[in-house]
Amino acid sequence: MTRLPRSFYNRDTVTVARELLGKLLVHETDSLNCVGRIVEVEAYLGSHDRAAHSSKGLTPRTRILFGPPGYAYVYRIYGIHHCMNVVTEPECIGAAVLIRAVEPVAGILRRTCGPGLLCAAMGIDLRVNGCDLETGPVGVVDSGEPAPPRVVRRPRIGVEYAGSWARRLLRFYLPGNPHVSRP
DNA sequence: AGGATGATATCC
DNA sequence: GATATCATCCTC
Repeated sequence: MTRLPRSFYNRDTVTVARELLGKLLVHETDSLNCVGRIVEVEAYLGSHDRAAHSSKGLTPRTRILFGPPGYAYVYRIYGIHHCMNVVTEPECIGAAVLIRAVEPVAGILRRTCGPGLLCAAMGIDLRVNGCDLETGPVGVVDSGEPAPPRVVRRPRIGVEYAGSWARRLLRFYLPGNPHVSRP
């Protein structure tokens, strides 16, 4: 199982988001080996995107977001959950793709239909923030399956505060997949 | 509709 | 130092 290379992430964020659908998110450590098929994602385009954390500028929290592509950006949300992102596009853009849902493939015992749930089910937390997706404990591998014949585009979830950016169709999911958080 | 629960940004 | 706000999920 070979990881997707950094060049995969160093492209237009919408393209990366769509191509992540059907690929495999992996978390591999000494004590666990989880694999989930990505079925739902959201694109956050950069510091000009008012729904993106990077729109607040460079802060300690967004340091990873503004770094080079191909790294994990993980943050704690609502004090309880974690969200897993992959950084895209060249350094300083502040773009990323949020992994919103996966379909369990191996080593997953709990529900994975939502960004907080999938992180809990796959043991993803702040410890992997900033990890290199090519060589670190978390990464993405090609499933070998063909590109999905159809992808659904919807507005992103939970970003109503972002004005016109809230209406942009930047959420993508595989139609009919039972693990999608909000079909 | 509302609570859990803590980091973060943004004020004083 | 205080406070408002979360890229959520669960229960009522």
